[in-house]
Amino acid sequence: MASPRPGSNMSAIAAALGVSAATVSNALSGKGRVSPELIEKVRAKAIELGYVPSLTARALRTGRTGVLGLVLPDIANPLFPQIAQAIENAASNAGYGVLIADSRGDIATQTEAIGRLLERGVDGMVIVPRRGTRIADIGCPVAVIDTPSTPGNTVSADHWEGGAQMGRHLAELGHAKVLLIGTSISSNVQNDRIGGLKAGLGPDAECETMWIEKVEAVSGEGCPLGLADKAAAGFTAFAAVSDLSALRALTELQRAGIGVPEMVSVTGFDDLIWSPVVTPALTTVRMDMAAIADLAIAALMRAIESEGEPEGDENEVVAGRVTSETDRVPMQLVVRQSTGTANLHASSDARTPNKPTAGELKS
Amino acid sequence: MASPRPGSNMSAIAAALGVSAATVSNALSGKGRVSPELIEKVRAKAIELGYVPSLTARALRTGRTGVLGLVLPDIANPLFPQIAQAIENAASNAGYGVLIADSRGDIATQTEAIGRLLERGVDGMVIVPRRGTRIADIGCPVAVIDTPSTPGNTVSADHWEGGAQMGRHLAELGHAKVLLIGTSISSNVQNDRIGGLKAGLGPDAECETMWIEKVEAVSGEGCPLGLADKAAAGFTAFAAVSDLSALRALTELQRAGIGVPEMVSVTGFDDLIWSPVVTPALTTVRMDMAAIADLAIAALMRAIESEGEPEGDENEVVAGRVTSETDRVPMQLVVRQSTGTANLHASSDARTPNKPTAGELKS
DNA sequence: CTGAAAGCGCTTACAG
DNA sequence: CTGAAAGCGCTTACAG
Repeated sequence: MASPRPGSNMSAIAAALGVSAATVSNALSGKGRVSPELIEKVRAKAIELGYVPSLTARALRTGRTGVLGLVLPDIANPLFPQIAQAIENAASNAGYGVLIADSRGDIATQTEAIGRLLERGVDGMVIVPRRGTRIADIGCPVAVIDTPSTPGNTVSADHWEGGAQMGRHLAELGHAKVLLIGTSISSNVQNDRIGGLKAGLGPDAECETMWIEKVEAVSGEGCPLGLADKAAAGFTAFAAVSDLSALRALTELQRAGIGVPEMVSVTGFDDLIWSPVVTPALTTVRMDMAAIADLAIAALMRAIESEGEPEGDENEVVAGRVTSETDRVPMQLVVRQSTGTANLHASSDARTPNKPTAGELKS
Repeated sequence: MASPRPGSNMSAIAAALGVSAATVSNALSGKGRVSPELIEKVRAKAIELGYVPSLTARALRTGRTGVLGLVLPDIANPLFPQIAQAIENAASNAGYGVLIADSRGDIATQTEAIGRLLERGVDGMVIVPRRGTRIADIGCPVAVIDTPSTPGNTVSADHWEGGAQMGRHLAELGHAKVLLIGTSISSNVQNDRIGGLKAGLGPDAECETMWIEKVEAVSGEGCPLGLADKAAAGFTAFAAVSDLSALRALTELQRAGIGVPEMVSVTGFDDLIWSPVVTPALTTVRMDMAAIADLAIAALMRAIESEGEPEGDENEVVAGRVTSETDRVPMQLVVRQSTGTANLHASSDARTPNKPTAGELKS
């Protein structure tokens, strides 16, 4: 049912009170000029009758649905829960509902998903684009959450600065030979993080970037990254641009008998759910998703507001697109147990001490 | 805007063709009896004008919004992405949109969230209840996804049987002293999994259940579970009812120098994103979320269909609640490298061989 | 096979 | 301060 159970509508209230529906509407919305006493009577009767406004009817009349679309590049991304929760919360505080659309990592599906959202008449949408894809003007207000270096971005964490914080942290611990680990060479977010890491580590640090393949979810052994060799080659820190890669590195190193953090340090990004849970807990950098979501929703609200207005000279919104400079939300370094000073390691040689012999391994 | 950009509506098509809006509606919906030629002409004109139906207007008229609500107990749950993706996909195949609602683990918030969804006029909702909470009749069709032993459940994985599969797998490997690890003693899902595990392990196996606290996301050291001591006490397998706990166990054991799987085996549940990625990859049990989602949506569709009908004697739907027996979807055991035979371990004593000395540990 | 009319529940100018 | 009227875009009996 478009209007919820308690079958009461404005006409019912109007009839019960012997006034017109228009007056009920004005009284309830507070917009029209209705006498205080009448407003009170209307309110009371509305409650008595269990009145629930029909958002559908309001939408038809006003042209606003009160619904926002949330387009995610790949719902299976472990970061998604944080984003969805933050957006849902911010939207709901602003009185909006959130319709989800999953683009399954596919560009065609993303376009389809956006189309479905448009058909449903969303007032605006929040899009986390597939790495690097640019969102065309789609005729409705859009807020893009990616990274400041993505053209058309609206708001995002300052990934570069987050990387720089992490780089500085590692540099302070004495790490001078660091392996940077990424999964997608075309990702703006990852490149920004890596750029920041290098900058934070400083010009004297020796950095190597390793782009790794995503593990297929088959039951076969995930291909080892050869990190033990890297440790043997003198790398004392492994800085991944995602907690998932960091976890992969951490367990591979541990498995090889390389102690973290006393032999090498491991760091990630995003403070995903398992980061505080593993042993040693992962040092990482956290985004302020709540702040990002609030800014994204606020930008959308502004764009929606000014939609009806004539093409103003305030070129804040062009063709429904928020074009003001990207809002950069600071990231926060979270230091846990997976990082330590490089000293211990630097003095010893890098053989893998406790590595199980081949015979001990099962497969 | 409630109706998307291409400002065309049925009246525009009707006017352009010199027919009535009713005929356009009938032609487009295929319901009314309109001549094939006219149908073709209407279709062509609709495309030419870029006609997009107003779902809002249709909703107001028909009383159906074409939107379903998805209520999650806690959007931050790592299982959420799988669920949301599957539900979104199934709903969208059925022509429905999905509005999300997060109850943040809080019962009051859950009620609020359901209320907001109701106000928005959802045609039905999929609810994954907070552990054990029973969903009251809320006056709209509801599909509950929890576990078969939850009263009022609609469809879910057969958690008990999944546990039994895992139990049998461990038993076959020779494990006879197993530590079961759960996080919520009041969770029906976890209790079913544990019940299945015990049954699968058989009456001769020695089982102990450990209920652990969730780790606070602070930067302090997550409290160790003392699993090394358990290993020393002769436990050869650690079966967690969630991959998150399994990961916690795996890293704690590895950190303590206890080799997995050659010393002890570790298993989880749900095949969460990191399970194939860690070393050793985690043996786990996977739900068929797509099948669960399809069944949930199908149940909802049936309930929505029969909503208008008189109180039939087909007591499949009572007060909008699907009361037919729970659909149990089988779970699938995924064997990876974290499980091995208990033999190696059983022959040695259980001292932790490679444990770093206190001095080597940083904190 | 096709059309005229009513109405879903609301809001918004416009009169009184 | 309050009311009568129109209309958002569609669908659904009911006539022709």
